[in-house]
Amino acid sequence: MPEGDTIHRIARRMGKDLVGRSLTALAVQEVGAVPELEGASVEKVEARGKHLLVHFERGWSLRVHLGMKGRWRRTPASPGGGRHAASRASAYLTAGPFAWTCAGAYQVELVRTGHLSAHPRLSRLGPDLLAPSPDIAAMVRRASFPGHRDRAVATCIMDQTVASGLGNVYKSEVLFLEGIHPALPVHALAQNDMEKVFETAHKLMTDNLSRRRRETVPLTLRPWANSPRLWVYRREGDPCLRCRTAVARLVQEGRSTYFCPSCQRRDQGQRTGTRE
DNA sequence: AGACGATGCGGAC
DNA sequence: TCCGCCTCGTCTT
Repeated sequence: MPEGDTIHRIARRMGKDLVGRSLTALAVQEVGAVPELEGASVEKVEARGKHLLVHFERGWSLRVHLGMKGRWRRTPASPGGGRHAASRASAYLTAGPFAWTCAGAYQVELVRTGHLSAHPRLSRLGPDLLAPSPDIAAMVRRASFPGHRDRAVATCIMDQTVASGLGNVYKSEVLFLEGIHPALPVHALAQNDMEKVFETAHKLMTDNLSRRRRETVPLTLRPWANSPRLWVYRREGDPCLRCRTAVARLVQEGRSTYFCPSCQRRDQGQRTGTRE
């Protein structure tokens, strides 16, 4: 589940547990225990796109990217300081009554807080879709750069240097809601359509921050307990929830995109409003 | 029990 | 554009 909404949800919960408390355990894969941070207090936990940052006093920050397989787990702090759990974890930290253990992460590192702005991964991120009022104009501008405007809109909006936090589930869901065929190149869309794509992404993702399970179909449109929670994602062959046409799947740059061939037409390149 | 596919990313071609 | 990652939940045998 690690798209931006998942990471932001974790950051919020982790912050409530850890901020203002002193570390009683910290271990980072490949680094091991960190004597310099013994007893240091946790100043802030934040998410930037799909990256999680934990800032400590004394000028250090932990950066974690879960990739596809990474997980965070929250458990009661163990009396022994969790040395055993820490030994094989990607990252392990305790401050106060709860311990946070990360397994299977794609990248974990301790970075000097002052160097974060120049970090090769973080510095290239586009504006975060989960900011309270994200910079939509900047996202649209980035999507119109030479390297992006000729790409399929589906792959473009997944690019973390255009906008950060959006992943494969929202990619399909947002384009369905906006009625845009995923294979259309960015330059075939009106600027207004791109704005709506990012605005809808922001809304869907923000709404899901407070939910346990990600969903995009409103509860009022889900008559049964097992009604689909997502419009099209992973629903290949099943009826579109709006028009009953079979949901189709397209592989773009190795990733599946799900869409409704009736609701999202290729020839809707002639869309409302001005064409770029 | 085993096969399959996945939420993400980067490197190889 | 494609593949590998060696992990885990879900579905099939």
